[in-house]
Order: sequence, then C-alpha cells, then structure tokens
Amino acid sequence: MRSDARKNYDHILAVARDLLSEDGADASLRDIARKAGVGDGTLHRHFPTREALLEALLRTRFDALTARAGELARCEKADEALLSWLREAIVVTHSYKGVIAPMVAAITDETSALHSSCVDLRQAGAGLLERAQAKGLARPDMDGNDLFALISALAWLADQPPLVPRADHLFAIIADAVLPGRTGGTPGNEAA
Amino acid sequence: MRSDARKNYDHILAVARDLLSEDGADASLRDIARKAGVGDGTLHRHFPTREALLEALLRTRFDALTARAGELARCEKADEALLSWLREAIVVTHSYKGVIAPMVAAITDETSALHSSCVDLRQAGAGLLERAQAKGLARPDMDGNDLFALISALAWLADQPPLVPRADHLFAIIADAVLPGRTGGTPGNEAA
DNA sequence: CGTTTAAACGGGGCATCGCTCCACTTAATG
DNA sequence: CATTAAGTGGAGCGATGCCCCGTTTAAACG
Repeated sequence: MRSDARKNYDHILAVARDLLSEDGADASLRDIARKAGVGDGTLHRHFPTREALLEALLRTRFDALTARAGELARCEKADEALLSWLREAIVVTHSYKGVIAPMVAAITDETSALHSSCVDLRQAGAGLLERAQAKGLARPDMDGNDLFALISALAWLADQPPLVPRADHLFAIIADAVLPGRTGGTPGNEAA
Repeated sequence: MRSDARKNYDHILAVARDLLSEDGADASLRDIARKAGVGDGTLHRHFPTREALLEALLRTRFDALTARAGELARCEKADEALLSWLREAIVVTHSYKGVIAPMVAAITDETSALHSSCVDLRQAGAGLLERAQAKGLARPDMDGNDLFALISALAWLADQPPLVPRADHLFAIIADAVLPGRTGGTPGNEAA
C-alpha cells in the first residue's frame, strides 16, 4: 500500500470512529468522506461497503473479547466468568448505535465483512457456556447460538432509547434464567 | 371525505398491506403509491409519514389485542393467561418485518402516530402482569415497561432471519424467568 | 536526477429515497 | 348547470450509497 493511501486509510478510520459514535452506525458515508477531506471514491475503495468499515472499526475490540474469554476460562467460578463476559460482550456489541442488526445478519452471510468477527464472538461465548454447563451452573438446554441471540437481543434493547432504563434490570432477569439458582436471583415468591 | 378520496384511501391501504408483507415495514412508499395507481402526493396526504400508514394497518390488530387481554383477565390461571397473551402480542408486533423499531421509538414520542397504540399495548400487558403478580405467579420486580421491553426484544429477535430458529426456545427460557416455577420449566440441574 | 507507470485520488453521475408544493381536475351542492 | 372546495398527481428538492473514469502523484528504475 502506498504511503498516501495508508495515511488516508487511517485518517478515514479515525474520522469514522468519531462520527459513528455521534450518529450511530448508519451515519452518512458521504459525511465521513467529507470530514476526512477525501472524495467518495477514496472512501469506497478502502471500504467497499458500510460493513467493511464497521468491521475495521470493531475488529480489535472483538479480538480483545475473544482473548478475554480465554482468560475467563481459567477462572474458577464458571458462572461468574460467563456472566461478566456477557456483560463485556454486550458493551462491545453496543459500541456504536445500530451495529447489532448488521452483525446478526452477518452471522449467516459468509460474504459479509463482519461474518468472521461474529463467528468468533459466538465461538468465544459458546466455550464459556459449555464450561458453566459442565459444572451444572448453566441451563443445559442452550448452545452458542442461543447465547449469541440473547446477547444480540440485549444489545438491541440497550440501543433503543426508550428501553435503556430497563436494560440492566432485564439483563439481570435473563441472567437468572441462564444461570439458575444464583445469589441475588429470583426474589422469594416461590410460595406461589 | 369525498367518495374518490375514500376509495383511494382504502385502495392504498390494501396495496400497502400486500407490499409491507413482502418487503417489510421499510418498503418504498413510492412503490406503494405506484402500485396503487396514485401519485406520491395522494399517498402522503392520506398518510403523512410511514408511521401513520403503519398505524392505520395495525390499529385493528392492536385493538383486538387489548380486547383479548380483557378476556384473559377473567381466566383463572393468571400465569397461563399472561403467557398466551405474550405469545399473541409478539405475533401481532411481528405482523410486518421491521415494525418493532418504530413502535419502540413511538412509546416515548407522543407526536408519533403509533404512540397511542403502543401505550395501549403496554397497558394491556401491565394488567395481566399485575394480576399474575398478585397471585404470586410472576416475578414481583417487573412492571409494564419491563414487559413491553421483553415483548419488543423477543419480537425483534423473531424478526432477524438468522435468529428465527432460536426464537421459540428463547421465548420459553424468558417465560421461565418471568413466571418462575412453572411446569416444563428449568430442567433439573439444581444439584449444581 | 529524470522518466515512467501503476496505484491512488476525487468528484460528477446515477438511481433511489421520503417528503413538499402547486397547477390542475372533479365530486358534490344549491 | 354553475360554483367551489376537496382531492389529485407528478415535478422538484435535498440526501443517500455506490460506480466510473479522467487526473494526479508516489515510488521504482535507468
């Protein structure tokens, strides 16, 4: 890659990071190009689609998340490991408003630039889930796909302004369902 | 309303129903107008925004859902009443691909044409929830907003093609969390 | 250091979108 | 039948993602 190309590539990425943080994942690509001081053509050659741009922005975060899963796999408490990784995964998948939908679409679309990132994410989660299941801490009737779907749903929830105030609470409720019998769980109404 | 206006109004609605079923809630309004044989201006006067069109399409379904909640409130088993209403609510909010996002946005936006429909929906759910809570069948730490958020998340989930195969299963898991201790619930791994 | 050449550039262009505006048509009334 | 207000439809606006291609420029070579 030529030096001027590299410079533009990096600069576009930096500008995109800013603009997507403000306006969400569907910010205008033209705006990004303009703000970066390059032409539309330049942006679209470096990042042929919006997803390619998102992938470049999220790649390092996903890698960190996978690494983090590796660390947590060595933690004794498999349930808490899964729980805190879930929390982190949701934070990451929520880096930019509106990224969740393209991510979900990408997991079955092998042509998408986001595909491998999503597969990695599911894989990392599945590992932690299986460990918690082996120790009898997590529901046995779930797999990596279910976990991925739950993360997606919770991240989407946290992305809808009217639902934000409920996001943490619902996370707790769903965590109860995935990891039954944890402390602080379902308050005592077993008397029914 | 003049007779020709009424005819156009009804015809647009019929065409919209078809086209939105195929292409989802973000189908092109121009296409709808063209297919209905009217001009853009005509469509936009009858339905100033996409949400107004959605509202007209969903109104009767929402009303039916509210009425259904009234019936179910007389059912003895408050937990099963809530459960089957939830199922129906998700089906309705999933009538057209992509309706959920505008609906969620509308619940805090009083200027939206969809606002009152959403408020009605939340209200109906809250009633059934409170009844189940009073009988000690549902988690006490939830309210109508939480339920609305859960319905939204589950409907969104069922709207993402890659997640569809998991939708029913996750519904069951979350239902377990909302109505703890039901039969068929969390399979026996309490030994942990 | 000058020449060459392929990589990189940028912006004009295309089709599409939601929505507005307004000159025209037409249903309904007295 | 004349009047008139309600209704119509399509041209037009600004914006979008993405393509195309004439022009510029970095960098390798003699």
